[in-house]
Amino acid sequence: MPLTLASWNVNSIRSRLDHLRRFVEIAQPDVLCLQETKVTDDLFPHLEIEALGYPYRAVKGMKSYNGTAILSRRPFTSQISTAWCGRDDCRHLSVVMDGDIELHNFYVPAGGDLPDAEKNPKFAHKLAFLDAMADWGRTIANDGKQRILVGDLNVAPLETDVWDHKKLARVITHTPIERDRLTGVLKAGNWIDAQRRIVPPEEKLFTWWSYRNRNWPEEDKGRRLDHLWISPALEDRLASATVHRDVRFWEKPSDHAPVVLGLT
DNA sequence: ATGCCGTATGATATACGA
Repeated sequence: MPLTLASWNVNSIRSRLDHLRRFVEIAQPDVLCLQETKVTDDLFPHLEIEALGYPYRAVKGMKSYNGTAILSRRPFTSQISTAWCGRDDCRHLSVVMDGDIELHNFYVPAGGDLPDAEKNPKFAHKLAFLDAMADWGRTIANDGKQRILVGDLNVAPLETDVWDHKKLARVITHTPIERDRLTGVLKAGNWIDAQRRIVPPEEKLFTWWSYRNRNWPEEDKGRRLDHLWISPALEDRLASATVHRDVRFWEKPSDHAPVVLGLT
């Protein structure tokens, strides 16, 4: 059965309900993986999301920060949220979809401002989080299972994943150490970068544009921070991977555009 | 470009995002 799956850092789900409604009408995803919901589970807007046609929901949120959700039109089982690096800070949710596809939704730590793990604990946390993802990946790589990993991974690994590779070499999300770590996660888990199977690595591809640059569309100062990965068992079903850049133009948008994976 | 802007909070300033 074909599957359309979207991943979107909404930067507060309660501030983005209208955009969710519009996006669902356009993209009609079977599954929506959200990050930065910024809401505790008891305050999650279940009724509004149910009305969008998502009767199956896994939520893992906290006050003010982080938070993930998986919203689905099809049933799933085995809802799990892992406390990576020993912190139960709502950065991961996984479920098993019909057809036995294991789905993982991640929100990797941003890492603060200073890309120095000695001086910046947030950056150290980000690197440790990526190391933990790689360690986990090693344990499941090559087991032949159908698996999808999506989310805001907060790293732009390729030179073409940022608007200016040289200018961003010392900026968090595109430092050599982060790029190496994320590539390490990809390799350790034997993941396939679905976006880069569809869009050649030579082409620039972005999913995030800073709020702080008013001229973001003209200058296209973007980065690819949101990712769609699949296991080799799903390789033959890969049909599309798209960035809904237009959503970033809507009034009062998230700074992330939704990304959509299409499987046949 | 340590500035640009958006969201959340026991808020009218501060933390955080990346």
